[in-house]
Amino acid sequence: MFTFDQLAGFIAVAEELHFGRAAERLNMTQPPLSRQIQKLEKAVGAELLERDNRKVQLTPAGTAFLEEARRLLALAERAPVTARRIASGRSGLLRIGFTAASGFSILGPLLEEISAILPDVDVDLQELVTGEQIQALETGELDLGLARPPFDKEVFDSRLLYRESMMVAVPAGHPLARRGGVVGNDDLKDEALIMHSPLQARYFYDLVIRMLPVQHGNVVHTVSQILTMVSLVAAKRGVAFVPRSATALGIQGVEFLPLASSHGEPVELHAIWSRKVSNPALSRLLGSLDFQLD
Amino acid sequence: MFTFDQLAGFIAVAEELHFGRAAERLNMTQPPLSRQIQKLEKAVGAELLERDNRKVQLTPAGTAFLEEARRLLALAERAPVTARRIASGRSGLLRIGFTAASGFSILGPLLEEISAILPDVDVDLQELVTGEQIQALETGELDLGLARPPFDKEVFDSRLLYRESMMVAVPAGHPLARRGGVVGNDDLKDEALIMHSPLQARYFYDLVIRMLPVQHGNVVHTVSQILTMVSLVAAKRGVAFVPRSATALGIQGVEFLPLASSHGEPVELHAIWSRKVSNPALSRLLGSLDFQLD
DNA sequence: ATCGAGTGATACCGGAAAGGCATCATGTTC
DNA sequence: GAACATGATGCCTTTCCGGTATCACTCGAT
Repeated sequence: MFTFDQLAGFIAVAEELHFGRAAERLNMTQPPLSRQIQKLEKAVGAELLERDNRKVQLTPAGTAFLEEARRLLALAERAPVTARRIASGRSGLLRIGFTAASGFSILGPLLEEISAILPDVDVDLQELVTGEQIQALETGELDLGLARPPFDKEVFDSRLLYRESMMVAVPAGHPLARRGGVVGNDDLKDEALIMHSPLQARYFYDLVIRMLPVQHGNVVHTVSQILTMVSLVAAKRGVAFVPRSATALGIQGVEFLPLASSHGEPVELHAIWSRKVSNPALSRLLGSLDFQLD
Repeated sequence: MFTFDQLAGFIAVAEELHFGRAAERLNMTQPPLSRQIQKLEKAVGAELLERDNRKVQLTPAGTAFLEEARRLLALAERAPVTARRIASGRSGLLRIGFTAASGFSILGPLLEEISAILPDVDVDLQELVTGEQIQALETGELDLGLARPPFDKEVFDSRLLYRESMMVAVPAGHPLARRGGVVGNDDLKDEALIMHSPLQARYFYDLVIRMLPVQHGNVVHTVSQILTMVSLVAAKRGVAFVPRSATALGIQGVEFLPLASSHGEPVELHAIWSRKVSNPALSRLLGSLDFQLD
């Protein structure tokens, strides 16, 4: 196999058609250049230059090989550059998971900020519930998750993106909506409830249980996705507790009512990533991302 | 700059994810392979592999660089093959010049034979008069010419492709055509003649002058191309002398009449090439071409 | 015809680099 | 905790590479 130096030497001679000048251009003397070319020709198995003790000429094979040599060198020079870009995080791929609800609030501004900070980074998006995101982060299928607690603080690092309040979603024209104002605990004790799944949507389930005494007899559906929940409310199957960001869904036939303000803003959304970060683009993002979104 | 060995080493390690096995595959021991990779990483300016004393893993930069490395090696392996193909004449480019008249006779079969003998050789074609071909052959712009004498036998080698007779082209419905039979010298002494240029088409000019006494007063046009000549005949400007192969032109409104057979077949077409052949494809063609065409 | 200039090839030498062997450092497993 | 596995390092030998000096050949001028 030939070497890159031999290729560079050949290109120089092919362009100068003169060993001496080519050697000068390469900052070397003429004799080793002659040997380089000889070795290259031996390695290639064809005469590339016709030397005539008076002038140098490219053979047809040499003409063709010159092109290939140029492509080889160009590729060899470009390859490390792209590798470094990826290593530095200026280029590469970022795989981000997000929950349906976060898709309507923070995802848009986040993506905008990413493309401003890392314009050459491709972003893969997947809508996944929190549990699936945790799993994907563990196996390395995701780089960053937009999800809710709980998760293992040993394995994952995180940053709180924002908090929001819970609201009650009721069908349009529902008596509570007509009455207006804040919804209290008593207002719901006779309502049909659409509840979160304690397995798939553990976070919301615990949150709601903690906030008010749920009459288990009132639960008519158990679902894991906010979107499903709101759809069922629109179908007048009952009322449901959803984060404020769900109001952005814009589904017809649903109204959102505030809960008593004593509950504060209990719904958290976190950016979560594995502590053993291997993706340089993620490191760079975390370093320069302004998390004061909202 | 890195070396091809380093690239091959990196590819082997990236595929095996194990220095020992990779070294074995490369018929070397593990320590120099480790150093190869270190040097490669230094040359690239980025960590390509993550070594963990227990397992080896590709970094994102490494993943990207692996692709480039594969492309580089593939290109490096293919380049000499194509160079050798061209050097041996099995591939390459053949630039052939031809006269308009030969384009209608021998060019087709010739190209067919070339593509049978040298299927991977590209053929460039240029229609040129003999003089232009000679010039292009001298400067190396053409590899092979299909042309007529005279040319310098010192500089050019040649082979006679075929001889053909001269014919007289007359407008359709011309008295000579109606009469039929052979055209003799006397038949033309009152006809308007379209003659060959003594400069551009010296060969035909000399030929016609030698064959019969031309009344210079009868010459109404002097042209250098057979096609122009036949077009002028179709326009009833006069009669002209053309090689038999011009009958293949298929131009409406022209009839071709034989000359007295005593003149034989005086029109020669030669394949001409420079004696200092530098194009391997041409050497190969000349070696195996069957010139018994027509 | 001869001599000198120009050009690529060859001979030889010294230093740098590469590969092999032995060994180390570290992490895993039983 | 002892044995094993794996990649890194130290050291030695050989190979390779580039530089200087010189040769071989051609062409042009005198």
